[in-house]
Amino acid sequence: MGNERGCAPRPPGGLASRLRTTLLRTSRKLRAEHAGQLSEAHRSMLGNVVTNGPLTPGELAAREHVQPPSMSRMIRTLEEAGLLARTTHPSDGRQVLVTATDAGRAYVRETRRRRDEWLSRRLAALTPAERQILSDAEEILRRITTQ
Amino acid sequence: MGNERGCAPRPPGGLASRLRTTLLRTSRKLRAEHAGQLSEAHRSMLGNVVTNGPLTPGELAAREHVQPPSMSRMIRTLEEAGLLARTTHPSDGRQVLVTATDAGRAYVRETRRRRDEWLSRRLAALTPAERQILSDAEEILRRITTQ
DNA sequence: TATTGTTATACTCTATAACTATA
DNA sequence: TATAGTTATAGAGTATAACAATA
Repeated sequence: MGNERGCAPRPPGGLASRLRTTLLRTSRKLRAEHAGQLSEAHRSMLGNVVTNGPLTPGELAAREHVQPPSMSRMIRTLEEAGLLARTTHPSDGRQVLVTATDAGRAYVRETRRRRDEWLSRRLAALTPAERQILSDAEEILRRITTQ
Repeated sequence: MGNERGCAPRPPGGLASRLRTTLLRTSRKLRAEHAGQLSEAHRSMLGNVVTNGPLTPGELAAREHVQPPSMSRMIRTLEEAGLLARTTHPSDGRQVLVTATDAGRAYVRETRRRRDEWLSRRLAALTPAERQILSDAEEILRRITTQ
């Protein structure tokens, strides 16, 4: 049913089981490609700030599923590294707005570039038909994980 | 090129960039589905022992990319939890063999079952053609991450 | 008084260095 | 003397509880 090639034998189990194993392995390899020595938690948080604009520590903590004190600490670490900046909210003095600096944006860009490069090298070795399959699969996976 | 549907708009960027984002998001959701309160590092290590049979602490440390002392600690934790057992190597008294207990195997089975269930529920809502695309994509991804 | 964020403190995880036991 | 593993110790990271400032 769709596979008569040689190479690595298809592992036992249904589609869900095969997908689980392969998706987790792929993401593990992808995550290993990064710039600098920030932990994955810091990288993820910084990427969130870069992508979703100025955010309060509370919003960030909720999005990253950590407690506010942990987020406070992460923000301070990245602020000391020159990747984030803090400003007080214009209308509500209790709140704080966290913004990425130029260096922070560059860091995120570089990490994404490296990961894309890792993938691109592998995609380049595929046939156009295989790339089309991955493109279609990406849309399906995006749909079922965001709906 | 292959997509005229509505729903979530295709994000900007090439295939590598879209794949990176979607694969990382999918794996994040998948990882969130698990049994019990073991950390991902402990779960991964336990799965390794269950799948790849009795292993020495040194081999395990290498496979999981942690240092031997860290592995010693993880083994002790899982041994105290009744999920792993230690026996001395039959011929070399310096070495130790780590084996999964019945409870350890059950734990791994349950985690895999939950993750598969999470995926299966979503796969069930797809058309046969879409499932075939994911099946083909899985084989391609498996090939490029294990070759 | 309620809300936002930070500081104080403790626990877990992982690393390097030092140690024990066996080959 | 070399190797496999563990214990000692230190440094991140994250949590809960207590605190400070603003609405």
